[in-house]
Amino acid sequence: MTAFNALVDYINQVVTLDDASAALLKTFVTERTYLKHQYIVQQGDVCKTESFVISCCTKTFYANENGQEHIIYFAVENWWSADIGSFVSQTPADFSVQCIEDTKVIQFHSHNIEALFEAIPVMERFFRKIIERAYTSSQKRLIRNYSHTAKERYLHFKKTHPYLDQRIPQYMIASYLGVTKEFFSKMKSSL
Amino acid sequence: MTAFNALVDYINQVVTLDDASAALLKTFVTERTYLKHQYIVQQGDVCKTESFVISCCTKTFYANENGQEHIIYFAVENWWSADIGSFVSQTPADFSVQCIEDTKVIQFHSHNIEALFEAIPVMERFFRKIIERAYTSSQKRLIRNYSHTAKERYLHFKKTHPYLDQRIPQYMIASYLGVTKEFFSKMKSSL
DNA sequence: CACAAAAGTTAATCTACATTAACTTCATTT
DNA sequence: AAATGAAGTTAATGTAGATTAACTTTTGTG
Repeated sequence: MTAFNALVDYINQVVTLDDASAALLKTFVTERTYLKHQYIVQQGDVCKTESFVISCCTKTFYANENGQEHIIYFAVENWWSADIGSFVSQTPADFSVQCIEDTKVIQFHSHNIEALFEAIPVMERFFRKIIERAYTSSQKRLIRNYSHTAKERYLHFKKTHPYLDQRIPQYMIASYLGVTKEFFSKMKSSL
Repeated sequence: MTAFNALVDYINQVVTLDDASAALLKTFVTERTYLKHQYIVQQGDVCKTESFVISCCTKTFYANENGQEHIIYFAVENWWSADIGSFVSQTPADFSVQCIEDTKVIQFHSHNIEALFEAIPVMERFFRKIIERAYTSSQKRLIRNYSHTAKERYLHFKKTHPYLDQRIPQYMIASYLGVTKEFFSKMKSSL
């Protein structure tokens, strides 16, 4: 299956996209491969693309004044990589998005996204629904951070991302959970 | 100004709604006043409405197994009160929304929201943009929780919600910040 | 293969915040 | 005005997780 077909399949899980629209959609997006460690978005730059991840994975993180990274989320197959706030308002990004492995994506572009919505209104509905889901999971994550210990958050992470737990370095999981790698190591050995 | 006009004004800050569409919109929404302490949504119920707050304010919170409340956000004039995840998927709500004061709202209803989007496509764009903003602020909040102390978070809260700091009980602010009322009291006296 | 760098571990010490509990102040109702 | 409860304060003690630093293991590279 081509990367583009994977995107169309995913879109069809959310809305109904007919073949003609799919063909038209193809003229609005581009395919690209990033290497491990490359940035899709850098904190401070304006985010020009929304990237749909075809293979492998990215991390979205915030670096504070001391250079410490706080990972907000990982994007694997069929997830999105972008700083949405920056993309929609074309203001400097609060977050960076970096590839953890070589990563293939399909990209939507800020310069023609409004034209895409005019040409294929169902794509606007698709993005509305995608963001609704993202917002919902962001709120649930807020709650988990409030009311669960690091150990509980880790068990939840393992359950929802079993493959990632094996695939990425521990210090990134620690960052995602909001603890230091030292504490994470200790906590993990107590399981 | 009527409540409905306040809503239309707000919508026009985000998209362009012509008079005919505004008149049509009126047939899709309803106006309602809730008393202090009443619930707009209760955790566990399916959320049937999205409420645009005309006056006063609501809190959206999660109650954990021990009955402790964690406030996710306050909605004041021109904000939204709902459990979006529950509303869009019509599944039981993770959160409750309760009025802190007598509160007037205009409500959109799950039973005709898709019909509204068909009738007035610009309303679908409006909701997309609203959710994009909400998602963005939810992510920023996540970051603040990660990388700022309770004191820093309180100072940020005071700056962004100066009126609320006076208007609502301290224990709710403590809950919003994610600390106990005892610690909040101590921290505040050290300012 | 050798070496350097990155990732992970262990342990001592420190701190932001929670818990418990007793007390005070303020608001609401009779 | 007395009484009840809700909101806020203070202080003692406890704990999850941070910090620092020394060390080990793994991974990547010339």
